[in-house]
Amino acid sequence: MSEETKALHFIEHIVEEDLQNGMSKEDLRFRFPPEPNGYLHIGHTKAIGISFGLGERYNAPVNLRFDDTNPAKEEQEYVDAIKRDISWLGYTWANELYSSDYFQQLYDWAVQLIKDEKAYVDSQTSEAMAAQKGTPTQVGTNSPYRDRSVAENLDLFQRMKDGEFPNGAHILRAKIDMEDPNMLMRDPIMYRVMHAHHHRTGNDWCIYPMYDWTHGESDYIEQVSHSLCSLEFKPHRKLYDWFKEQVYPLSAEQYPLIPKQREFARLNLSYTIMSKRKLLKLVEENVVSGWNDPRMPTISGLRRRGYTPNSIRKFIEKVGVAKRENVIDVSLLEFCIREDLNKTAPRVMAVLDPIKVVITNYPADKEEWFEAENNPEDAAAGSRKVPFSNEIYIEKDDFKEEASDKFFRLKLGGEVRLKNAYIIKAEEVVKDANGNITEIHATYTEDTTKKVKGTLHWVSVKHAVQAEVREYDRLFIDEAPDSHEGKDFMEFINPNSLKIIEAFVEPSLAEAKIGAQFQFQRLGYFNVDDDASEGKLVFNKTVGLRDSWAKAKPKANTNPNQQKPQQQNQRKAISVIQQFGKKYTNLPEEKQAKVRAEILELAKEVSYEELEPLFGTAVKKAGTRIGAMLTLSVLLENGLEKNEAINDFIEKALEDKNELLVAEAAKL
RNA sequence: UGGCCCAUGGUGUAACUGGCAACACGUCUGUUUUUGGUGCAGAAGAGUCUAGGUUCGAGCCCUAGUGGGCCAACCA
Repeated sequence: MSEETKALHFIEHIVEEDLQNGMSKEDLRFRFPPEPNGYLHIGHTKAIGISFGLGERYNAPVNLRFDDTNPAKEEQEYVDAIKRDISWLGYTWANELYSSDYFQQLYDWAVQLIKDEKAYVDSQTSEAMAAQKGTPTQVGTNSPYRDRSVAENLDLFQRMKDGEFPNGAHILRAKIDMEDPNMLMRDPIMYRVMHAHHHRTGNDWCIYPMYDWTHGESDYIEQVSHSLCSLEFKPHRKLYDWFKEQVYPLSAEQYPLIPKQREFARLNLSYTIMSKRKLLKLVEENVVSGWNDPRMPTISGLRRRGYTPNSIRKFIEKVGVAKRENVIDVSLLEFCIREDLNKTAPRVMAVLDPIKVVITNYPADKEEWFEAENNPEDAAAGSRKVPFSNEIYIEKDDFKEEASDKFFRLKLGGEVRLKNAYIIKAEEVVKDANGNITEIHATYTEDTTKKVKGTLHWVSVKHAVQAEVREYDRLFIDEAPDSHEGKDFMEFINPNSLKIIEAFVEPSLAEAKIGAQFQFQRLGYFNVDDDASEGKLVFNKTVGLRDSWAKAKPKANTNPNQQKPQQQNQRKAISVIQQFGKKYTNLPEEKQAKVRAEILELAKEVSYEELEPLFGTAVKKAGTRIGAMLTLSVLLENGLEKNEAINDFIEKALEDKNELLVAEAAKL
């Protein structure tokens, strides 16, 4: 019952504070403001979760407002997709609104600003204006049109609206301060001439307001109390506040509340990209089959892949809210979906990479139907019947002619339990001319009470149903594909992100409906893809089960100089190195040299197995990577051979922005 | 040659100024199990970027430094 009182995040603290300072709870109002120029992705779910979450927490309305001020990029298709995705996540908006609804009000206010000499029409080229704007480190200069008379400005603006001018001929600018250190305050553009068809207002307008002017005033009109957005809008806050100060005296009675903008760090997920522009490129260049390709980080892609609303909301909750740049590990997302599906997905048997087993002492014409539990986590899930016969498929991986005792599966002379059925013993193998195993011959016993180490899933050959299974791998081979200067994210596309398999599944699946979710026992969670049709089953692999055997395996091979871990009370060299590394880049030069020497000394006690995990250190932690690099140099000196992981690590380091890291890497 | 924001285990987030820096993921043990899954029990892993300062006492406040991010679209 007692939901452990979750700590408030900083935005909730701000709201609490405002409430304590006299703001009425009834005045709380939030909004989610997508631009309908693409599909929503997992990054958006954080913003959605924050604003709608606040709405749920305080029982306050949350508007869905489409920020549709650029007709060149926006489409109805995206509006529909966005609404579908938010609803699917389980959120309900108070009002469906559009910035374009406020075009007239915005225009009226703009006219007033001109009259108050707070806005003017500029008639220069965009190049000229860009030049006058200065740079972040250099102030700007005034436009020659800055002091046009009110009458002239009014006339020009009216004619802009009337469509007398071509695109780009004039713009309306706020008159603020060309020397402000914040570039957004250097007479920002409020309106541009754009002869374009708008998805809602049609051809009514040929001037369109810019983001800063529109967004803040839309918040104001809607009387949004807290306008929450991502960090890159922090510099916009000054402008956001300036515009409101100008407009407030004009409408204080109608709109008494002044919204407050606050910013949080956006969500980044390892091995993927979050830019709508870049996702669009994947779609347009057919790298994926569409916005809802199961490999896409879009909400619709995740949905098709088999992610549930529950799992995504849980994920967002776990990720937290702060102002620090972050990269969330995909393993957290995977944890959330496994946790959800573990409780709900019916268990079934499917063999993805089959090898045939003939049970020689089981009559060829006999078949039995065994009772199989649907979900051990859910007693109410009931059971179903599974057919057994003398020929079954098992996974190729589940058989070895010879293997150590650690291999719990089937080996020659060994016994294994068939899930829901008998225990079998492998007697011999049949091989083809090339020595490949084509068949395993086994015998069974009816005594199922026996203790055997392993249990395998299987499918009766005679009863098996064929199905297409689509197995996915990450779309990019790099942890942060769009963060490499001078390298396009497209270079990091994983060519093997989709694997299509012809699998055999148990007959109970023959009628499975689109969207239905299952656990293929011992393999993972799968759902029926939209492409499935009468007589053609298609499954997506949502996520695999945790697999400690797969993890244990590689270790068995790379065990040459397995050092006994030192005394418990003595800290491991690798962890000391990690600690040094963390601070390395911030140390004064001489101290750095000292630490470097210590690391090199400590490195002698480090084994490669200990070091390798550090290769995955976050890109931004240059110091830790330097520590790892130094350690690596010692290992290499002592005869360690370079492998793929090592080369990758070095190569990545060479491209880094940190000169120290590059220098150390260059020595290898 | 500017302004703004940020800095806590591998990752992400907590921590009312004061008892050994908490939680989740990940990692590792053990255990249960007709899923090498789940569950259960447990462990390792940071002393909070650096240097000063304020204070009886500082991740928390101040100053400076270092490192990272953002800002020069008629995009949002």
